[in-house]
Amino acid sequence: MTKVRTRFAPSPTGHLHIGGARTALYSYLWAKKNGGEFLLRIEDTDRTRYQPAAEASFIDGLHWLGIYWEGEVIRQSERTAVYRAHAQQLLDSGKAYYCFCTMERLELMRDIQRKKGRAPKYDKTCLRLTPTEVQQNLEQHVPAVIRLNIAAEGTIRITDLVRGPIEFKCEELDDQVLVKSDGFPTYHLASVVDDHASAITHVIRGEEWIPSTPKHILLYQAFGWEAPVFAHLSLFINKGGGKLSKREGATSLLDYRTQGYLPAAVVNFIAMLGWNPKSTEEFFTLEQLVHAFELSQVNTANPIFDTEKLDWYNSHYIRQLSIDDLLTYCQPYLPTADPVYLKQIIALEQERLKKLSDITALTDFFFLDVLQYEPALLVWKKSTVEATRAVLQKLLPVLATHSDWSATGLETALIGWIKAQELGNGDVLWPLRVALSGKKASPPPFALAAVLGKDRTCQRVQAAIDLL
RNA sequence: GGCCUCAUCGUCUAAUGGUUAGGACAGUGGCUUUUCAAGCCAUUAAUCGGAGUUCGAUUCUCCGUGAGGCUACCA
Repeated sequence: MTKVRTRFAPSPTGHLHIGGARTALYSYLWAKKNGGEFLLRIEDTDRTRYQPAAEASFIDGLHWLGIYWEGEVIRQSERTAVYRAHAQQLLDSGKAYYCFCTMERLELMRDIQRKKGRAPKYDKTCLRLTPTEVQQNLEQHVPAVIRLNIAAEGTIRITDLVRGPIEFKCEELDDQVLVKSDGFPTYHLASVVDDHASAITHVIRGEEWIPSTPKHILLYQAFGWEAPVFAHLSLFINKGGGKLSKREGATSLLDYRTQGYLPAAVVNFIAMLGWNPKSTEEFFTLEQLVHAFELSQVNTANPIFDTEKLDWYNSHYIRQLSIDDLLTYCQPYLPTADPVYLKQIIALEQERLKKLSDITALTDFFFLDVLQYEPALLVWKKSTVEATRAVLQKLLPVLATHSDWSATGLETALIGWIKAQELGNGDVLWPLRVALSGKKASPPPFALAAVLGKDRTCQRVQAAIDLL
């Protein structure tokens, strides 16, 4: 049994797309599940769309998810000689040929074909050139590409690991360009040569590659190589339909980090988008996914990328964090302050966070000297301004003289006091909470008071009385 | 236009030639409760349409319809 080897092969034209991240994840999982290896290859053969920063962000994003690869990153731009030599091999064996047709001619040809209701396809004009003519063109530096010579008969059958058998008629296949006029290979040549060179056994990629797979099979045949197994993954789509675009939210993996999602949540979420375990288990670590993952259980339909469930996963994983880890994750969203104080604060909000970034708005009142809120907010349900003011005025000396300033100590004391005063909990605790937080939703006031300390608690209650 | 792929609750999905079509998220209601959150309980909600095969189809076949992809010297 040969060792399973997979690869993720993004093109450095922008950020790491969330769909690409899932492709990388599934490739990684499949390799690891089978005790194999996972590689990273940068497909930088298109000079016009190349973005220098892309590779670093791919690496950053993959590592963030916990995905690591075997060996060095492979860069196709560093291997042009290899592709060139392989193209020459095909040229020599007559399986590829030079084409000198201009873009204008090709476009005209395709227009006519389309108007006739046929698939646009190169008409092999340059295949009829004599060796002498080809030589002359090359010597005169006429712009040339190298095309794969595809015979018009026969059928290519592939058995996709996700979709099952797919057939293509050779007559519908275009003579694919293998080497561009700038000397760089196209994706088709480079990926086949590299996948073979890297002994890739399973090509796991997006379904946009299904139509070119028969051309890749033909290339393997032309070289006399055994083709790998293919598995084509569905594509994420928007809520309103259509290819996942920025209009519907973030498409870049790293945007989710910026927004305050934990990698564990993102991994779990995207893993379940298009794949499901046999069990009804919802939570999987990367390690657990490695064991549970099965390509045969991958779905073929295009899932709508809806992040509602991501929020649920994220809040779940946030609640699992230790306070120390939570602080590390939340620090970018918090002002600089004493770590001990920050830990007290984030502990109060841990179960309320959907995203780490929520911590900023939820805890702002801990870092303000004066709170801004509507005085009417202090008044509980059917209570009145007067009654609320009276309650807070009575409460203030109680707080000022209370000694056990722990949350539980405060709770015991205050609940007892409320009973003794024959008041409702809401009559006291609601205005107290608003006085301390300035918000209509917050952790219990006992906890707020405990973190704020006696002085600030009393100051804020006094400020509330003054507001009323 | 041509070729390819796909189609179960709002979303992610499970299941089977015979089921009350299951779970999760979201929603709704309740419990708890000073609020929010969490937790617990309950609940709404789906097999795209039409033929065919069959005793029986959501499942198999065909035709529609819809969606997505490809149709570059981009990947």
